This record gives sequence, structure tokens and C-alpha cells, in this order.
Amino acid sequence: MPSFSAGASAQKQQNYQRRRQQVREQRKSLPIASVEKRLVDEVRKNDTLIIVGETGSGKTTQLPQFLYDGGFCQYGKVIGITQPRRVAAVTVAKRVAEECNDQLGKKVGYSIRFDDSTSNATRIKYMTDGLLLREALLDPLLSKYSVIVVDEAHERTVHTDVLLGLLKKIHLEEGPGDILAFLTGQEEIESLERLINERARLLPPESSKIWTTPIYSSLPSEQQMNAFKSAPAGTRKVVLATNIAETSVTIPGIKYVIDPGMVKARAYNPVTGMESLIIIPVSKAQALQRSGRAGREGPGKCFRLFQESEFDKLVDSTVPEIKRCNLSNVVLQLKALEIDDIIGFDFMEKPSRTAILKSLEQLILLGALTDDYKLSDPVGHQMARLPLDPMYSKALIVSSELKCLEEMLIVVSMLSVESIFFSPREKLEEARAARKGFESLEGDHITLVNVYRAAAECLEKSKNANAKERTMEKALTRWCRENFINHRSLKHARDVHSQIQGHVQQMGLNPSSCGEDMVLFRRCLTAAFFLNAAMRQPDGSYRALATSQSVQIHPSSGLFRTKPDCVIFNELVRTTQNYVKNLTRIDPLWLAELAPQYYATED
DNA sequence: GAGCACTGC
Repeated sequence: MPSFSAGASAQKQQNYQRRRQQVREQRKSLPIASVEKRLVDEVRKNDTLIIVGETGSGKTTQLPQFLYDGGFCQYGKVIGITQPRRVAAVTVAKRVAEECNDQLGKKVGYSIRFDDSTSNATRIKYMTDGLLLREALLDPLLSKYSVIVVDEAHERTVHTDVLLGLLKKIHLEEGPGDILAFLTGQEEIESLERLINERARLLPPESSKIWTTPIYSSLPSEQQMNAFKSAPAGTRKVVLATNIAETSVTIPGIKYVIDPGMVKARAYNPVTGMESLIIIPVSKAQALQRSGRAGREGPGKCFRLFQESEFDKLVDSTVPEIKRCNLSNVVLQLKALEIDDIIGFDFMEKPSRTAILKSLEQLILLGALTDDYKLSDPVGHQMARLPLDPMYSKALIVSSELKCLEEMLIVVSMLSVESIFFSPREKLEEARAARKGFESLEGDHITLVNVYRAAAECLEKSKNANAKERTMEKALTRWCRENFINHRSLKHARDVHSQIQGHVQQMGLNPSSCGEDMVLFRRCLTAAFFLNAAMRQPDGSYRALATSQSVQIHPSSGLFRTKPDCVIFNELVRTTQNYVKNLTRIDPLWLAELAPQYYATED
């Protein structure tokens, strides 16, 4: 029936024209349409341009089309637009292809990991930032692109940051001089180091070489020292640092600083006792401090990977620690100084009322304060003398009564320092095997005692061999390396141990050891850390008894797989989930027996 | 099955 199909086709044609008209009108009505000419001119005039506009103003869909119409795709060049998420890259590409009245994959296409719709004809290419970074590895100058649009740049991922840095060209366009980049943590440093090294292999052979060197606090000091060495001639040193390089150490010879403007900060919820590390923008003071690390010995430059308007929005200075940590120790110290009215105390930076009340409550539960908020005698006075977290001070006093002070002194020393175990990603299995040798089925506290004693034994052996102090220290360093123990943390723990040992002797606590009786020791841990008990739930998760929070055992714990019915823990941290760390298996009945003031009524 | 800013007593 030819007439019918002719009619249908005419109808189709009409619908199509109407749709085209709609699209044209819609495009014209977008706020960005009025500045098309100016935008294209500005892009042509500037190497880097930051465009700010409301959501829905049409930046993502229109700008690439303006640039295309403005001639940015001559000679086969491509306009690349990055998106922080895969879905966005696909949907925006589809939308723009429709607006261009073209099939997806021709003029307009997208490319994401495992899915590439582009062809040789593609001139407007939407992609994820991670994918563009991969392309940059193969072609550092991204030579097939005439323009790169980094969309949603405020949704800053490490990828966008590195990308923005690369686009500023982190290396090829600037003169010689070392670079210092501020990152938030070990993981970010490690992944960026890998990326840079992959990319560095593909640099044009005539350009100078790149040498990356990480520095962060849990890195063993031998490796930290690398950051202070100078690079061979013709090589540029790139130091990837946490804010350890902001104030704690000064690396000589830095000419360029790269500051993405973020920092990892501790956050604390006084009600739940939950601690977390969150990534937040730096303060103005921090940003200035960071830029000041460039060119200390000559002219330098700081590349801030954020906009000037963002800088103005930064807070002037970092929120002081006192407003974001557990206050129990501060309150205990004030009480010992006979300052009774803590709430009314004239703090320079006043912590929240809730935080103060919570710590007063905790100190009462620990027996450091009486019910009328007075320092108790002798426990409160003893606790205030010890430079430890009040819960650890309490643990020492309890262990003196229960006759396992020696073991508890080791535990609180080891818990008071940074992580004892060092597990570099590339030697994870070896590190795990080494740790197995110390591990106790009863829990992490006894594991820590085992590590401490094994280290002491190592020192004892070399002492018996009449070794000099320096030889002994070397033997310990080697032992640490072989056993994947962080030497610096262990040394710190030994220092804390000897300092606290001095205090407990002066205080007249009862020196004692539980010997092989680990039940006694676990009971003592229960008596000390009863506020941090958790019970396994039918679904395998745990419930922290004091706050009823749902928590999981952190995978770094020796009890991660065993999942005992009841545990006491020392740390409550929130990362991807609520985690408890440093655990020991206990009998739930011990709680009512050893902390009746807290548990008896509940049973 | 996580991924760990810094300092001080």
C-alpha cells in the first residue's frame, strides 16, 4: 500500500521537524546560550579557563557544541569532556548526540572503562576522568584533543586533581626545580605514585626524568629519608607528602608546590565515642603554610588546584583539636588543677557542652571523679598523674590490684603509639605471615604483648653477646624489618613504657605478672575496658553495649575471622563502616562480675 | 576483607 506508507513517512517527517524545532528552542532558552560567542573567544584566548554556572545552565551539554561550532575540531582534533561518574558520561553523550541530530558514536560519543562508543568520526567525546588519565599515560600531551573540559571539577576526586595538575603540565612546561605535592593520606600517595611512574615512562625522551618519593608518618624512617636526598642531574624530584611536610619536616630545594587544598582531619562524636578521619578543605592558614614551602631558597611557585573564589570561602584557620577530640584527659587535668567548674571554664576555644558532660560522665564511670564531680582519692589523683588516656591509666590501676601490671603496662604502651604493624601493599602476604607468629587466639592485646616481648628478647640476646648500644639498635632495626614491625612505633612504645614504668613505681603500684594465666589477664582487660564491650548479634555484626551502636570487627584484628560472642575493644572508628579495633575475647558474665556498677542493673 | 593527617605529656 504505497499511499499509506507515503502518508506515514510524511507524518514522521513532520514529527521529526517538530522535534528538531523543540530542541533548537530548548537550547536557545538555556542561560548559557547568551554567552556563546564570549565563551568561545575566552577559550581561544586562554590556556586555562574556569567556568562557573548554576546547575542546569547548560555547561555540560552546550559548551562542547559551542566549541565545535567555533572551529575547535578542525584538522581532526577532538573536544574531550570528563565526568566524575560513568553513568553521567553515557547519558550526557546520548543527550548531546540527540541535540546534534546524529547517531551516538559518530560526531558525539562516550568512552568509559569496558565500554567505548567512539569512532574515528567522533569529535565530541565524553569520558570518565580516570579514562582520560589512562590516555594521558600513552600520550602525555593529549595531542589529539584541542580542548579538555573537566566537568564537575568541584566534585574533586584524586583523578580530577591529578588531571588538572597534568593539564597545567605538573612537569613539561616549567623550568627545573623539585616539586612538593600535598595529599591526604598513604593510600592517595601510593596510588598517585604508581600513576606518575607509569606516566613518567612514557615522557618524551628529551624531557627530564621524574623521580617520585613518598613521605608520610607511618612510613619507616629509612624510606622517609629518601625525600631529603637530591635527585640526580637532569631528574626532577617529586615529593608526595601528607601534611607532615606542612610543618613537621622541611624538605630543601623545593621550587614548586602543588596543593589540591584538602586535608584529612580527625572528627569525634562525643555522644557515640566514634572517631573518624574525614577529608575536608584546608584552612586559609594551611594553604598559606603550604605555599610557603615553595622556593625557600629562591623563587618558587605554588599551584593551588582550586579556584580563587574557593580560597575566599576557606575558614581562616583549622578548627582546634580541643573541639574535635575526646576531652576526658583535659577535664581530668583541670580537675587535678582544682578547677571545679569545667563548663564555666574560660577555654580559649570552648568545646561543646555535650562533649564536656560526656567526659565528666566517663570519668565518673572510671572512678576518677566522685558522684559530686570531685577528684577521687586515690584513684583520680593517680590517674591524673599518668600521661595517658584516662581509660589506660585506669587499666594500670586495676591491673595492679589484679596482679598483671607487667602485661598491662606493655599493652597501654603499645596502644598509645601509632600502628605497630607495617604492611606495605606489595608485601602484604609476607607481612601477614610474620604477624601470624605473634598472634594470640585470645585477641589483639595479647598479640601486642607477644610482639613487645619478642623485641625485648631480641635486644637481650645482642646484649648478652656483649654488643655495643649501636649494634643492639641495629639488630632491633633488622628484626623489625624482618617481622614487618614499624621500628619507630616500637621505639616510641618502649619510650612510653619506660616513662610510665617510672610513674607507676613512684605511685607505689604493685609490680606483678600474670605469668601464663591469660584468663586472669583477660579478666583484667574486662575490668578496665568494660565501657567498650560488644556482643555478637545473630547476623554476625556486633552491638557496642554502652551506646547500642552496630559495629563490625576491623579486618586488621586477629579476631576478624573468629567472631567471638563477646569482646572488649579499644578503638571505635568509622571509615567505610563502624569498626572496632584492638579486641580481646571475653566471657560476657565477667562484665557483671567485674563492672557491677555499670552492668549489674542491666542483667 | 580495611587501607590508617600531625603534635604533645
